[in-house]
Amino acid sequence: MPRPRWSPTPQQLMILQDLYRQGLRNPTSSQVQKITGHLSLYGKIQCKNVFYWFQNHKARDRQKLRKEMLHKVQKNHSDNDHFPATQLQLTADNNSSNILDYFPANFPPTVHTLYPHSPSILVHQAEGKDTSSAQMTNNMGNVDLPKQCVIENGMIRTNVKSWVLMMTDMIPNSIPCCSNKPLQTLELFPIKATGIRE
Amino acid sequence: MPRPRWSPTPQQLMILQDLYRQGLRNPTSSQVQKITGHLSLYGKIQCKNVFYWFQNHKARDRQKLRKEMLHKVQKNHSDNDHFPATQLQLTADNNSSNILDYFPANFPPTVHTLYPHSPSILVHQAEGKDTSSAQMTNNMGNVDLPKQCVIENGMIRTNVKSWVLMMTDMIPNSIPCCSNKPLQTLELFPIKATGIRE
DNA sequence: TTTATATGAATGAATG
DNA sequence: CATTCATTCATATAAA
Repeated sequence: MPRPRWSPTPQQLMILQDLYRQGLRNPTSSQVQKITGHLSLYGKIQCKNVFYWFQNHKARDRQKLRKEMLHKVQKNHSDNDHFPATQLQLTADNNSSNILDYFPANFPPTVHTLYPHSPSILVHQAEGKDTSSAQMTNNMGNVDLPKQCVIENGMIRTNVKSWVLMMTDMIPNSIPCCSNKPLQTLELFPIKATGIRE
Repeated sequence: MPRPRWSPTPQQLMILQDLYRQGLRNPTSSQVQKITGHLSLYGKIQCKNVFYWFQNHKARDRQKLRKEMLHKVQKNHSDNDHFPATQLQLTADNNSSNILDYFPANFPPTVHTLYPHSPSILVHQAEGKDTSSAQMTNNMGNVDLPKQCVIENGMIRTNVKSWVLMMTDMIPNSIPCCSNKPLQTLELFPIKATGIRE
């Protein structure tokens, strides 16, 4: 069980960083495979490792940017305000378990860097799809189905393309409906596979 | 004050997994509501949580399933991937015993094809009198359909002529219980030919 | 040893 | 459904 988590070898890390530096951010599955294949020359590695690496690296890269930005803003805000940048964290450290919430979550907009040229990998993924449209936290407590969702005859659709409706009463009646009285029995809902389809 | 994202309680998770295990994949809004209603007995939860849970679970399940199958098409399709013949050329196609473990792609095509004996697709007559999807909205405080979902009174436009209802894809190895329902099985017909990335 | 941080892994939430 | 992103969990490692 304690299968240790992957840890990039210096070589692997160097390559990954280089790719990242060259602009690779969201490698396609194909790219991930190839990268993995290559990196496997330097040590055991799986595709998911590469996948996660990029995912994390990008995310943390942006977080860092956000933090820096925050510093600047605060600095300007309180210009002569003895506020050692290095202290900033401490200020938030006190209460919020999550610092850097001061900035719009999607702050450093995803920038699709241009890939200079033929490094080792080029991203051919259609760029320009920066969805950085601030996704506000729609907190309406009531309706909250995904955006383009449509309820069609009890079917939840997310796209107006296919409309193969799915239905069937797979859910046993035992499941209390919101509008019904919740079950009062201790009888757990079909925890175990049972007559669901009965 | 971003409300922390939902995190399933052990009970909720168990139930969800169980339903999933039984074959539920794309619950209808009605089902989602019912499930939500039930799960709310074990903790705060909204419909969208259930909705997303199934979506993500299904997606990631397939990603992992992808791992199982392999050794097929690949290797020799080096080309369009702009992989400058540099070293990244996975000369090592081999040893990475676990290549292709994960990589977000539409690999395991959603082929609902043959499942020994469980109906994959059922046709259901338009149950025009849907009684389930529109009503909820009661005290539970929220019929929370994901965000921007457009709810059109359970019914919507589109030239809906026949409602082809698709039974959830049963997991090949899932509980063998099956057919014996009022629904009648029909022949399968691929929902669509999952286009491979171009 | 305890605490803090870096980072791999996982998953909820969206969007198209 | 494929992708992407934000959060969070978990743990290896560095620092106190």
